[in-house]
Order: sequence, then structure tokens, then C-alpha cells
Amino acid sequence: MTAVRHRSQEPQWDPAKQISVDHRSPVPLYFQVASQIEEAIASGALPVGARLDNEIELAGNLGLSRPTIRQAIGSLVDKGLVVRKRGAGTQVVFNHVKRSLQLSSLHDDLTALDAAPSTRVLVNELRTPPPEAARALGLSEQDQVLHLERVRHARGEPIARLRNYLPAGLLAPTDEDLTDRGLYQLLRAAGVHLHAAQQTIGARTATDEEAALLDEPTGAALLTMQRITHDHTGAIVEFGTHTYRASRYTFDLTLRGDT
Amino acid sequence: MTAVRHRSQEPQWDPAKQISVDHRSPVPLYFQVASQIEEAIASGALPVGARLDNEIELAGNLGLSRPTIRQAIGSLVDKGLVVRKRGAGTQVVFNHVKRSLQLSSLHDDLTALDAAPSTRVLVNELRTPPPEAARALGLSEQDQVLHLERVRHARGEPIARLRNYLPAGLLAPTDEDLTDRGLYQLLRAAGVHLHAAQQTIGARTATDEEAALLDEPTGAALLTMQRITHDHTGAIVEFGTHTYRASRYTFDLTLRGDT
DNA sequence: AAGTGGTCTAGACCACCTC
DNA sequence: AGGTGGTCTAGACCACTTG
Repeated sequence: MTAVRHRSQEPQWDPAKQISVDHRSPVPLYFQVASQIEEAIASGALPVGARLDNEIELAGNLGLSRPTIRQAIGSLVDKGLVVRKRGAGTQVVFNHVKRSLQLSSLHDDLTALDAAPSTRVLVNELRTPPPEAARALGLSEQDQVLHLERVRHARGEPIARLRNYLPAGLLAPTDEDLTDRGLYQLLRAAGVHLHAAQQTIGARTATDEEAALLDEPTGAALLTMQRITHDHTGAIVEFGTHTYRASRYTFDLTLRGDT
Repeated sequence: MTAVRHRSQEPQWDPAKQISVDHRSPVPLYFQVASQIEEAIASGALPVGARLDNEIELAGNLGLSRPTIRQAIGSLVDKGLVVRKRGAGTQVVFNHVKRSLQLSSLHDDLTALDAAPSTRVLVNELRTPPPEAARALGLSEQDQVLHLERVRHARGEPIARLRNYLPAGLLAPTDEDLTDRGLYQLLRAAGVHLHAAQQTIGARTATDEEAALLDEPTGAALLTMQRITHDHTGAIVEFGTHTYRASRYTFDLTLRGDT
């Protein structure tokens, strides 16, 4: 019945007893199941290497159909937490997912890190865009765009200089809006559904102006990131060109294979 | 903006006539359907903004069940090519996916770009690891690991200095192996299933040694990338710490939202 | 009100892995 | 040879969006 591998110190975690589903809840059944398995993995009740019960058994024990169970486990596979092997079973391979560098703003990232971000607004007005920004937004250099320039601080130190260009009419933030909240937060609040972003990460040495803004010596190495953000209709909602102090900031990400 | 919203001006692309499925093929039906829709999107037959037929109709026209069609479209949603909206339909939002920065080696990336990569092997032997590498691999500093050090060139110019540490016994490449093929290629050929990698991207200025190796002036900005790679069992198969010429190389990636 | 995707069921056969 | 995931069918009801 209970498939226990030769890991003798298998934790006592009986899915039939630990997972409960509520058919009246508006939360989809597959999601309820996935969440509870994920929690068991994160808590260590299902350690790395542990095998899940097979899909048929799991379905029977929970009173659900196999496709529903498959959908639940499938979402964990997508997250990279477990792997399925035909004929062999489903095993836990990670107990947490590092999800940095998702579609979130620097402000959100720093807030999550409890780094007390603050923002100084240098520019917040409609202007004609520089050639590079016009090209990225698919506009002409005569069109007006919202030009934003900010310096982001965390823990009392400057971290990055952020320059953004947005199509006119999308947003009209006050300086206070920009001080308190990240650009992505403001866009979401304005009803924009962020869908995807193309980023290019590079490096170069600081100009005198950047060095002064970021409290670095001239010639210090800076990380650069340029980004084009699309909404759910495929329209371009933002072009940004940012520089980060390499001594204070790195990009962390995890990649997953397709095999 | 080429948004087609009315069926009347729908492009001439009839899925019933353009998509064919072969029930005898070993290729899954959902995959056959997904590939052909993806091709239609890439070719422009289904432009950005176009709406797909609804799932029931598509299923009926192709003689397949709705879950199979859903699985096909679902894979396109995962790739970010189309979006589904309940009550509204499924629309094309992108016509290509930039898939750089996936789980592939620099060698593969450069080969794909037709950049004629070549490699100079500086170190290829078993050694005790530096503290940082030992910690990343979960080994002690007394354990032997395979130490690799290479300089990658493309288009006749140096691009990056690559330093890798692998658990002993996993691989025993000759210098020729390393010259001709990327590390990930060698690992796959050795039967290792690459599953995920954690990367940290940063920047710093070049040391004299790096400057000489990479043909850059001392003090030039370099991109740095550290990576820990796991196989499908969760075991660590590689730790790498690499430096790239910022004047010749950037990291491109696209991020997708969860909404 | 009609159309469409979101979820779910209860089966089935096959391919692959392990024993 | 038996167990397991991979794929597929033919339905069903619901929630949301749009005209």
C-alpha cells in the first residue's frame, strides 16, 4: 500500500490523512492538492528524494479523478519541485524554488528582502524620447512619452539609477506615487496586465554623472539592464534602461531544463 | 498594430485544412497540433492579435477531444505565445519566443549564433577545490574535484574565461573533448540529465590577469556569472564561476508574468 | 443570452522502468 | 511481469466576457 523506498527513515506522511479537499471551496481542487503537497515539501515532511504515491492511488485516496491529480502534480513539475519518471514514479528533487528575476520590479524585490527601499524622483514629465527609447517603444522621436528617472536606495545606500519611458496616457503618477511604490505596482493598479519582458543584462564602467549619483568612484563597474515590457495584448507598455551598483546588487535566477 | 478582432477580416488560415494529425505517428497528437499552430504563428499566417478557433470547434474539426486540444494550446500558453481569456477566446500575443538564457552552455549559444566558438584549455585535472567551490558542491576542501579552466573565443576574439568544478568521477574529458564541445554537451553525453541551475549575475572590474587573458585593458568592466547546476535527482553536478567581456557579451532573457 | 475557457469525472490503452 | 506515468476520449457543469 504505502510505497516506502529503501529510505528507512521515511517520514510518516500519509497523503490520505494529511491532504484535505473542500469541494465547496471556490479554489480549484487541483490547486488545493498542489498547495498542500508543496507545503509538505517545504516543511520537510516530504524531503528531497521522497517518492509520492502513484497517481491512481492518490486519486482514490482523495476521492478525486486521476486527471485532477495529474494537473496538481503537473503544476509542481512546472515549478521544478518534483520530477515524474514513467514506470518509476514521482520524486521530490527540490524543497524550495528560488523565484528571483521573475516579472517583478526592483522595488518589490527589495521590499521582499526587507531592505527598506526608498526612491528619489529626478524626472517625472512628458518629453520626446531619445532615439533608443523611441525605437524600443515603436514610436517616433516626435511623440511625447512619460519620462521617469529615479534613484533607488536601500538600507540608506543608493542601489540603482532607473530610467523609464512609457507611452503617453498610460500613467500619470505623482512624485509621491513613485516614491512609495514600484512602477510595476502602479501599472497593475492602473489595470495593465503585465505579460512578459525582454531583458538584456550587461556591464560597463561608471560615467562621472553615474558615479556621483550612486556614490561610487568613477570607473567602477556597473551592472546594466535594459527591459521592454509587454502587456497581455502584446502591446509595449514600458522601456527601461537601468544601472545598478555592482558592489551592492546582483541578479539571481534559476533556470530549468526542458528534459 | 495589426490587431484582427472581427472574424470577417480573419486571415485565410483554416485550421481544419491546415492542420493535419497522424494517429499512427509516435508523436503525441497534442504535440502535433501545438507544433503546427506555433508554425502558423511564426510564419505570420496567424498574426499577433488573431483569435484562434474555440476549443470545441477545433476539437470537432480535427477529430480530437477537447482535452487534447486544451493540452496543445496550453503548451503555447506556457511558451507565452497566446493568452486564453475565459468567455472571450484565445489570442496570439507574440510571434516568437526569445529563449536565450535557458539551460544551455555558452558553447551552444555561440554555436547557435554561428559565431564559430573555439576553446583554449588552461587547466583540466583533479585538484582540491578552493573554499568557495567546496561549499557550493557540498564537499570538503580535502576532496578531489575536476578543475577546468578555459578561455572561450568567438569570431577570433576572446569572449570569456570559464572556471568549473565538478565532483570527481562524473567526467574525465580529454582536452580535445573540451575544445570541441561545451561542458553541458559532455555531461549530457555522459548520461547526466540536467534539471536546473541557480545563477548569480554581477559585474566587477578586470584584474591584470583577466585583462591579459581577455584582451581588455586593466580596469575594464566584466560581467560575472556563478552557477550551480543540479541533475534530475537534485544532486549538484557542477559549480562554475565565469567572467565575460562586457564589451562583447550580454545576457538576454525574457521573463513571463504569472497573471 | 450566448459564447468561451476553467474545471472535473471515469474510464481506456500504451510505453517505459524496475524487479 | 507488474507498476507507473503519458496520452486520449466523451462527456459534464460552471464562471466569466461580450454583444
